[in-house]
Amino acid sequence: MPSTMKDIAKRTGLGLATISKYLNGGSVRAKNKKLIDEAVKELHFVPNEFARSLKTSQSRTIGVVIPDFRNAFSTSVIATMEDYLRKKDYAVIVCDCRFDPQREKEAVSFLIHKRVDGLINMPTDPTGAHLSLALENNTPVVLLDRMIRSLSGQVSAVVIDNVAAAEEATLHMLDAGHTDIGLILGNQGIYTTENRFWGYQNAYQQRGLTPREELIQYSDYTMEGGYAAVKKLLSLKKPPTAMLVTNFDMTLGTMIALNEANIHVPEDLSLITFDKLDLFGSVYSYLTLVKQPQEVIGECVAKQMLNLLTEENIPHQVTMLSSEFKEGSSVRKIK
Amino acid sequence: MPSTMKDIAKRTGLGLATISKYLNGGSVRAKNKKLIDEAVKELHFVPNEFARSLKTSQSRTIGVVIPDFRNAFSTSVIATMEDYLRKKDYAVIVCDCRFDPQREKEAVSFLIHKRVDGLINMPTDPTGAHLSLALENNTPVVLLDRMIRSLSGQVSAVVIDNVAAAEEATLHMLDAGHTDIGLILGNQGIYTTENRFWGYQNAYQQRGLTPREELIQYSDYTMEGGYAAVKKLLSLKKPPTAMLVTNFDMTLGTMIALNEANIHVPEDLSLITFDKLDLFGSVYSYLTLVKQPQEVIGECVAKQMLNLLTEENIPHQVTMLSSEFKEGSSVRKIK
DNA sequence: TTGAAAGCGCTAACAC
DNA sequence: GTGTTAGCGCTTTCAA
Repeated sequence: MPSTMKDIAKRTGLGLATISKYLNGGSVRAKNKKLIDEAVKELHFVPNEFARSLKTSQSRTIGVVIPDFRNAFSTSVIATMEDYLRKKDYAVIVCDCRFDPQREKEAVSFLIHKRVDGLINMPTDPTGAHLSLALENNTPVVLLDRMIRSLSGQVSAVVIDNVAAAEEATLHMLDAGHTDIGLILGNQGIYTTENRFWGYQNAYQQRGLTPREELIQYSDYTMEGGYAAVKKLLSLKKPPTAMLVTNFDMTLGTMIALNEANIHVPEDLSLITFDKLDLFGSVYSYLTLVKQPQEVIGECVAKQMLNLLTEENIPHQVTMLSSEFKEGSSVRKIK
Repeated sequence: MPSTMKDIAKRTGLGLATISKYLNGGSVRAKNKKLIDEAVKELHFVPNEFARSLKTSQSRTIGVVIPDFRNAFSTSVIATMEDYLRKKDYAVIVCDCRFDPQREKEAVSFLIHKRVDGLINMPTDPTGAHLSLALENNTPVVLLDRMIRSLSGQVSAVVIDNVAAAEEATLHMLDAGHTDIGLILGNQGIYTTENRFWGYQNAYQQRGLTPREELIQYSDYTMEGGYAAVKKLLSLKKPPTAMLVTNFDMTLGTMIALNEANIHVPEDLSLITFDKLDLFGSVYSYLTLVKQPQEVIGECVAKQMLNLLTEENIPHQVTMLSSEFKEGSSVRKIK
């Protein structure tokens, strides 16, 4: 069984308070410093987090609730976040709610009962109802990727400027002469979906055009969903000459569907995608794309959480990051 | 601030012990049962996990250390595991060590200091040195996907029969007339890599053949790595007529490489892959593949951990699950 | 079945 | 700078 501060006290002849103070960064006589350090080493002393937590009411643990573990964007952001928080000695408990609002609410409840210090959430339920327990409980919440407007002022959020991102991409294709641009979106009602849709609409409007309704495909941000949406677009009587695919997983599905249909980019079809990930650096390097800064997002979320946790009176804020438009050669100029 | 058992005691006039006992499943008089239930509801009482943990020395938290968050196999297994454990009221802290043994060791240390009740690990360091702290500490360890032989008897493990899986797949291609079968493996030295390699060798041996050395490509289980390995195989003076790709991420890379090279399956090349995932059901449905039961693995790991945690004297064991060989139409009979 | 009381290991207020 | 001490909120003897 592990040793306690009492053991250290006995061994060094010092009082508990002195030891506790030193271990928490207080100053003690050099002589005692040495004494304690030695004892800690010899006894393999490790402070008992349970006792510390009981006393301070802090778990040094952050809860994270995401829609799905099997999504490249989420895991990429989480990887950075976890890294950052662990360096600050915070543990991260991740719960996956499988896109189910009911499960999402349960996950929040579970985490609050586990007494996490803060909650990071990529929300599935766009109403934010699942967060009420956290809010009542004064547990700080930072939303990830998706803002919930009705919770403005009560939670922080880190998002990208989705309207601008989709608008720029769409304009780029319109200006290359494409007027039939297929749009593959995520689930309807979701923050990013709506904003990317508006960006697309804005672009058309700016050029005095209107997109045909059938070009707009709502899907579900999965590889398989992307695959199906592309199939649908290709089967239209008048299929699009260009496509905007709004996340990475759906992009993979897209590439497979195009491959199967023997359609070449950009000769047969122009393409702009979202979210190319670093783990895929050398492949599809010709794609024109909207690059979301996952690493920056992850770090930004982690930092905001730490601020809320450690500083006094930090106001809640929505941080809007820009995505980067990276031109490749997957858009062909026509006419 | 949340209410405590003391508040309940005051409100009901009962003693702390009675309340504690009832809340932990003990029996009390029906009258008092009601009284307590009411008070719990009205006061929104939730037991303080910190105090409970301090008293019981259990965190009801399991630590998980994996090589990488961005890997379809790991996240798929974790999703199932997390689900199962959360149902049993265990939280899961996942740490990603980025394939780095040093980081892996730090992660283990972090989790032990957080006093997790058990450790689940898909090991990066094949020597198992990173686990010494957990073992000294008597924290039960369940290995995932990869056994560490030197730790036999000290840890449990859930793996699949990789030799059989690779052997069956290779025999299938040999018997279809292919003698030049490219093999795309993970990192050298890794349990699954070695076993899959042996399975491939066994198959050749059984047919009285020997594979050319250049056909065996060690890669890294990433999409990009798979892409590069395929490119290499295709550039051989005498390229293979068939390939065995030993995980899902590398399979994606493979499909992209083949697509770029305009190589069709199975007309130009026969192919067997590992790990098709459910999230990808309708795509590549023609692939002949080795299906690893991620869900079963995840549940099996979780169950073994719970057994170790709650039963007396459970011996450590290695559970070897079978993979399923699913014949599609991606292998062409030749000669 | 119930309640009083001890104590898990730490932190922090207070007095020295 | 240091030591004494009183809890944090629970579980668990033990006696009633």
